[in-house]
Amino acid sequence: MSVERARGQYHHGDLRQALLNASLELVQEKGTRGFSLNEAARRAGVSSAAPYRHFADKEAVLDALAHDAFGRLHEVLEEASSAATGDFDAEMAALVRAYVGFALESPARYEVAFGPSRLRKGDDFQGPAAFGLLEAAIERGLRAGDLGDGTARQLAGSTWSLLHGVCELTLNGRLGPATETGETAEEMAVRSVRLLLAGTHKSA
Amino acid sequence: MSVERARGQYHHGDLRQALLNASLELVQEKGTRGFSLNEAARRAGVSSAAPYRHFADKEAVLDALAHDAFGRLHEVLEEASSAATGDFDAEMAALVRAYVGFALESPARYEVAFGPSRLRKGDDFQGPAAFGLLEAAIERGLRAGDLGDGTARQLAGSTWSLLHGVCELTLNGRLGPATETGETAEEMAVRSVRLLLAGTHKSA
DNA sequence: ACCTGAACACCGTTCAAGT
DNA sequence: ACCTGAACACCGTTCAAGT
Repeated sequence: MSVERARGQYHHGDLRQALLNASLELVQEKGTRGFSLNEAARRAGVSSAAPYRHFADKEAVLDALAHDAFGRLHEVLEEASSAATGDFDAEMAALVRAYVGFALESPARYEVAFGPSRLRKGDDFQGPAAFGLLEAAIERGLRAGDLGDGTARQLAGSTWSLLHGVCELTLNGRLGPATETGETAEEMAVRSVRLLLAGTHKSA
Repeated sequence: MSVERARGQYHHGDLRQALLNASLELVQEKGTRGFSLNEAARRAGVSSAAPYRHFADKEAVLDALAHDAFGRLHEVLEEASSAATGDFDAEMAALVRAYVGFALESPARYEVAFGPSRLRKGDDFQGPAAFGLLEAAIERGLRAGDLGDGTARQLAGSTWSLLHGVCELTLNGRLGPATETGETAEEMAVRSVRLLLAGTHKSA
C-alpha cells in the first residue's frame, strides 16, 4: 500500500510495473468493473496523472495485464507440454490440469485475459501461441494414431472451448446443478476433454 | 433517446422497465464496463437519482438484466426442446443451435448473464432451469440407449461448458487460430457436442 | 408513492508547470 | 524524461424537498 519514496525523488525504478502490480491486485479485489486507475495510482504512490506517461488510458492498463496473462498461460502450458512422456492421454491430462490450475490460481489474470477487451488477433500476444501448444499436442496424437477422425485445428478449437467453458463457469458460479457432482473443476475438465477426444473414434 | 413526457407528469408507465431497456442498449454499445447508470437514467428521461427508487444500486440493474437474460435463454431452449421428434441427435443439435443463436443474437444479454455478477445459486433465476433442459434431454438419450456411459448431470455439465466456451470465445475473439477453420460458431458447437457425446460410447 | 435538485466524494483525462 | 497540481466533465449515491 504505502510506498517508501526517497525525499525529492519521483518514484522507484519502474512505475509501469508498479502500476500493473497494483492494478492486478485491484482487479483481484473488485473485478474488472470495480477497477479504478486512480486507486491503482494511489497504491503505487503517484498522482492520478502519472499513469498517463505509461499507458494511453485505463483500458490500456487492462490490455497490458491481458497481454501478461496470456504470456503466463503460455509458459504454464509449455511446461506441461515439455514434460511429455509419449503417453498421449497423460500429456493431454497434464495440459488440461495446467490450464485449469492457471485459471483457478490466477482468476484475475484469467478474467482479464479472456474477458472483453481491445486485444484482438494480430495484436502480438501469446494467446494464439498457447492455443498452438494444444493444437501441436493433438497433432501428435493424430499422427500416432491415438485419435480418430478430425483436423488438429478443429479438435484444438473444441478442446480450447471446453477448457474455457469449465474455467469461466466455475469462476463465475454458473455451472448450475453441475456444481453438485462432487467433481472438482480439474476433474471435470480432464473427464470432459477425454470424452471429447474419445469421440473422434466414433464420429460415424 | 428523448422521451415524450406529458407536462407536469413524472414519467410514463414503467420506469423500471424503461431503465432496463436503456441499460441493455448501453451494455450493447459500451459493454458492461462502459455502462453508466446516470446515462441510462438520462436516456429514460429521468434524473440520476430516480433509478434508486427501483434498484438498490448500479450492480442491481445488471443483476436484473442477468435475471431476464436467463429467462430468455430458458425460453429459447424450451422452444427447441419442445420440438422434439424422438431423434436424439436432432434434438441435441436443435438445443445447441438455440443456445448459440441466443448468444450471438443477444451478446449483451449473454455477457450480462454469464459474466461476473452477484447472481449466485439460490437467487431464483432461470439459469439452473436452462441447465435442467439440457440435462433432461441427455437423460432421455441415456434411457433410449443413444448414449453410452455417464450420468446425465455430468454429461450436461460438460456440454454446458462446451457451449459456453464456444460462445464466449467467439464473442470475445479469443478462439485464436481456430477462427480460420471456415466453421461458423454454430457449426463448431454442433460438431463439438456431437463429438463429446459420441465419446460416451468409447470411454474405455 | 415517485421523482427532482442539490450536494459530496470519486473517477478518467488533460495540461501547464516543476525537477 | 517523468511527475505534480489544478482543472473539467462525469459518475455513483444520498437526502431533503416537491407533487
